[in-house]
Amino acid sequence: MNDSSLVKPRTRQRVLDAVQSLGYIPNKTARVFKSGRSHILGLVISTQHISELAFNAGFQSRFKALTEKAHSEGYNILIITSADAEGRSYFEVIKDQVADGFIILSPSVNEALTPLLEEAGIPYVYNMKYSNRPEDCYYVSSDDVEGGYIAAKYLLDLNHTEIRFIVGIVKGNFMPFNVDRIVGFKRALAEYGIAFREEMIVSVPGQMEESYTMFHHMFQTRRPTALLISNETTTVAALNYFHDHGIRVPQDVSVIGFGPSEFFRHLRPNLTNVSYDIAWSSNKQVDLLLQRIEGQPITPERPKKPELIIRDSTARNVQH
Amino acid sequence: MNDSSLVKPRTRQRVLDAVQSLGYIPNKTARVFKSGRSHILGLVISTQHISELAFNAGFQSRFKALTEKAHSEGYNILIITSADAEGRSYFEVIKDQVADGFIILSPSVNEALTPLLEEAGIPYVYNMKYSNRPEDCYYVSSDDVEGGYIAAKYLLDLNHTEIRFIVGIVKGNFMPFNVDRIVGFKRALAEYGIAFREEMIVSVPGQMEESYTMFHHMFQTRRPTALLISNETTTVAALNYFHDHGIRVPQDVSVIGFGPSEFFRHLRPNLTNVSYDIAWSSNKQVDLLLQRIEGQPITPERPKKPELIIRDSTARNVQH
DNA sequence: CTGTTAGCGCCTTCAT
DNA sequence: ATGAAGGCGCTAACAG
Repeated sequence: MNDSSLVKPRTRQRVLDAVQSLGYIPNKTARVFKSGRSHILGLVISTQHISELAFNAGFQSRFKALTEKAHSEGYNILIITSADAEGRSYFEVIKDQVADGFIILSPSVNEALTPLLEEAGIPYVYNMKYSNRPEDCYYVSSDDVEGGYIAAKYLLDLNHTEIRFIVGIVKGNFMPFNVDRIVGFKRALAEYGIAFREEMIVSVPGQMEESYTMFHHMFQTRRPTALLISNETTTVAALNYFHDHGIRVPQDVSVIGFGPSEFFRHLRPNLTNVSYDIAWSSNKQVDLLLQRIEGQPITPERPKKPELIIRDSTARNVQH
Repeated sequence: MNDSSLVKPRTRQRVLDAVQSLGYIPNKTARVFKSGRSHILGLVISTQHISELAFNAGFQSRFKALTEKAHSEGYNILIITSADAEGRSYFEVIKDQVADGFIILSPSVNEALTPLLEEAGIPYVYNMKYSNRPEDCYYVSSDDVEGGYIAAKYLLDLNHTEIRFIVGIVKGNFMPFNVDRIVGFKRALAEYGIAFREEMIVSVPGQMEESYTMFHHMFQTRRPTALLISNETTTVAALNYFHDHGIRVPQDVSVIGFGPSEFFRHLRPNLTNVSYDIAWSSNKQVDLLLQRIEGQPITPERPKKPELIIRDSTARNVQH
């Protein structure tokens, strides 16, 4: 049945006929047990990923790319969401899964997860740099410093100085990629001789309602002329707020989003955005994970540079 | 280790201590093999589901609801996409998965799938009625006749007669739920004494670009005064087309969407829509599947009635 | 209450 | 080229 070359064709046929007539289906579970390979890749995501799926275009693209890549390598994706609330740590959840390795996207993993996985010999890849130790190369991330930099630089070139950088927070903390984007943002400011002020960074939970309310407050008081928004849902909330209150984009305020270009192209107005090659990094991530699963030596890869896609939501600042 | 009541506490503690000091992790694969239960539910979706994830709010909600329900029952979701193109049928793919049962959402399953699954004793649930035999109760669907009816009735009450019903097609065929919605649509027309014309039904592949182009053609020629749109991506395409061409909603055209109310609430304008209780049907679907897995008797359930959520995209027809 | 054993279904190895 | 046997790690059944 497994196409062994040690079997005579007519014997094989006899076996295949028997399979047919008996309706025999090999027991996949036993095969997995025996071979030690499930051909399943666990995708570890937060409950937030799921509950804010609707406008979370970054996660959507990642999910699509990972699924397609896994499929092309003969693997399937198993969705794993920890409910931290239940008191089980991600490690507890992960070690109970039948998967050959894990892709960990959750921003809320505990520091302690890495050593536990290492000790247990469970292959994994992160998509964020949770550690600064150079030997931890088990992640594929993006060049977020550059992303923050090019976005800010473009706004500064357009003569904007009252810029706000809206970043999502999880449990009161910036995500690592937002920390990097802020570094790039500050670097651009410095190059243009603009002093950084704390109020330029505005943090908000990524949900639609909270974001909408936040913009309401922001535009009641001192109006910025330009916005960088690190989160797609928050970007939609901003556009909706502007629509509802007659604030014109880009005439009254310029907006730059971060995330998949495709998504922003289907918003109105067409949004200028910083675009990361999520398909590329997802492919790399799966490659890296498969290398670990097969015990091959790891070939770390430099992140690709993000790209600024200029569309209709940004204009030269003519105020004052 | 498995909390057997036959073990003395201090013996248990000795075992647990040994587990701790040895770093022993039970082999999940062997457990699955031995117990015959993987606690995995396979979610069978089409490649189209994945590639059009971005604005496919119905699939998103279903995915969310299924994942959460499965999780609450101690199961995880395994994503299964067949690539029909590769020449493997869904059955070939399904029988090779380690899952206790399958939730089949794909609209493109082959007629022959059901008997194959039955014969192989593989538990499954559909979310569409693929057959009209009353004994096939292995599906949970929605009352789509009613959905089409209430939407059309509302437009007729608003004095619209030039209505177009836009339905997605897969491989040139209407999906079963669209067939039902059209039945409801026609019923409403008949009640109001309006003759049904073939041109009232417009079919289009569900992608953004195709839909946009279709609306372009439609509004170049004879403009309808009201639109029913069965597909979320197509709805977004319509709104974008109207935005780009200065067609006002609802002043120039009324629009009703089908799908999750939340999603339509975040569009601009706020969309009137027919809302199905996807969380409810997803829960029922998992319940039904778990009943089948555990060999319990099946308790079929009537679908819940959809609801018309009236918002800002529909207005009385004052033309002529 | 504790320790031992058989067997789940497959695949690989070895003997014929 | 074919047939027979052992063992993967776990758990349920049984013996002590």
